[in-house]
Amino acid sequence: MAIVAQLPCDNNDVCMKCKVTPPSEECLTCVTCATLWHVECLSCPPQSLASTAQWKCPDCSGEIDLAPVTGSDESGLVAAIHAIEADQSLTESEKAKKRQELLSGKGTDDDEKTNGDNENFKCGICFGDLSKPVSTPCGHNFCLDCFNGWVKKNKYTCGTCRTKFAQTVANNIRINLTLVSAIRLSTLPERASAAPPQIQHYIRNEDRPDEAYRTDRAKKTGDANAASGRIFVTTAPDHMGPITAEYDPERNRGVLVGDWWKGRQKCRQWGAHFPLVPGIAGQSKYGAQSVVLAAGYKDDVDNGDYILYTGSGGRDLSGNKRTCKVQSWDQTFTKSNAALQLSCRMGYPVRVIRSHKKKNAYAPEKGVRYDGIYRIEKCWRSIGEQGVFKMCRYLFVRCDNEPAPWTSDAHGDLPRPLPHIPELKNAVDLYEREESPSWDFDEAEGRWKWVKAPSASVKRVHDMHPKERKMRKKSAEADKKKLLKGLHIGPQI
DNA sequence: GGGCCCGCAGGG
DNA sequence: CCCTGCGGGCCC
Repeated sequence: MAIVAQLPCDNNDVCMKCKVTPPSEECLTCVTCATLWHVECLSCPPQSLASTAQWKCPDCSGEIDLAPVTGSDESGLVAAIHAIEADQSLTESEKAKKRQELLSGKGTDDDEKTNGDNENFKCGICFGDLSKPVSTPCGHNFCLDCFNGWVKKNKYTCGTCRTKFAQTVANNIRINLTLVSAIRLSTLPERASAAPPQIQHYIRNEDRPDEAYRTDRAKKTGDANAASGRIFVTTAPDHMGPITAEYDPERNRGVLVGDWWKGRQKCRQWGAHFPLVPGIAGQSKYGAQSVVLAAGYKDDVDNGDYILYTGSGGRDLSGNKRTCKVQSWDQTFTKSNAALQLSCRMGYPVRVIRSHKKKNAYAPEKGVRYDGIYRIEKCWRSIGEQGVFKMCRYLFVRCDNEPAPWTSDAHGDLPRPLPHIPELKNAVDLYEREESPSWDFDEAEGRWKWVKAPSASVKRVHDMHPKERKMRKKSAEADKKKLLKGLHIGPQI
C-alpha cells in the first residue's frame, strides 16, 4: 500500500507537494515546529478558525502515518539519541548504555521516560508544553514566544538557572529542530516505538555508542561489517606524534606505549590508527600519522627498534577475492606511500601499531598494540619478493621516550644506530630527509620532542557532517596557505 | 586454516 | 563520487 506522505513548504515557502507558492492566507504555521504548510494539500485541515491558532502539523501531532519523516535532517534515531542525552535523570554510563541499546535495535523497559510528560519538553517560563522550542547555551528550553517576551524586558539571563548569556544569543536564537524531532518522537503512538529505528547514515561522533555497532545495511555480524564507535580522544584525525593526556579528557592519561586493544576498531577509537583496514594513515600532501604492522607483505622486516616497511598498492587484503593476492604492478610514491615519503623528508614522527598477525618476537600475542613513535629515516623503491615489481620501502627507526614493550632488544643507545641494509644498493628513487628532523632527540633534555611541528591540521574535528566538512575544507586550505606563507614551515616539497 | 564475502571510512 | 584497503566472522 503506497502512503502519500504529507509535505510542508520548503525554505522558499514553496509547497513541496503541489510545488506552488501559496498565498499566506492559504498557509498554516505549526505551533510546535513553526514550519509552513499549504492548507489545500493537508489531508486533515483544521475544522475551525479557532483551532488554527493552536494547529500542529501532521509531523508534530503524531497523526501522520509511520512512514519516515521526510524533508528533515534529523531521523527518529538521532532525535531519540538527543532525547537520551537531554535526560538529566540518567548518569553518563546509563546514557551510554541506552545509546547502545538504541543503536543495536534493542528496546528498553523504561522507554516511557522519554514520553510526553518529560520535564525537558516543558517551557521554563510558562511551564507548559514547549511550542516552537528554543534552547539557551546553558541547555534550558523555552517556547520561542516566551523567550522573546523574556528578553524584551532586557533579561539576558536563563529563565531556569539564571546563567547570563550575550545579547547576540537572544538576537540569533533559532528553533531547536532536534528538540522538535524529540518531541515528535515522544508523542508518537506506542506502535511507533515498536517500528524498527530509522538508521541515519551519518551520526555525529558524540552520538555514537562506545562500542562499534552494525548499521541497518550490515547483513553480517562482527566488527568487520560494523560502523565505528565513538572516538574517545580529541586529536584531529591527522594528528601526528604521541597522543598525550591533554587529548584524553575522559581519562586524562593519553595513549601510552604498550596500550593494547582487541581489534582495529578500538585502536581507531583511541586515536592510535584511524583507518579500519588500510595499514597506513596519511595524506599525500600532509604526511603520515601512523602505520600498522600486520601480515600482508613478506618483504617486511621487523627488528623492534627498526623496521623495514613496505608501502601499499598493487595488492589487496589477503583473502579478499575482489583483487588478486599477488603483486601485479609497481608501487609508486603516490597516495599513502607519498604520505610516508613526505614524513621521511620532513622527519615527522609516525605512530607504529603492531598486530598479532605479524607473528614475531615483537608482536603482541593477540590484538593490536601501540608501540610508540618512529621516524622514517630513508625511503626507496626496490624489487619485491617476486623479483618483478618495484615496491616502496621505508626504514623506520624508533624514537620514543618510553621504553619499548618488548625486552628482547636490550641496547639503550639514543638515538638508535641505523642498521646496514644490503637492498639499499639496488634501490631506485632513494629519498632521505631533506630538512632537519621535526621530531628529534634533545640532548639537553634527554628526550625526543617536536623541534618544529607541522603546519595546522587540515581536519579539525571528528564529528563533522560530510557537507560541513566540505565547506570547511576550502577555508581550511586557505588558512593553511596563509600560515605557511607567514611561518615558512610545513610540509611543502 | 584458507577462502569468501561484507561493508566501513577516507583519500583523491 | 569512485575506489582502495596489512578486518574480521563464518563456512568449508
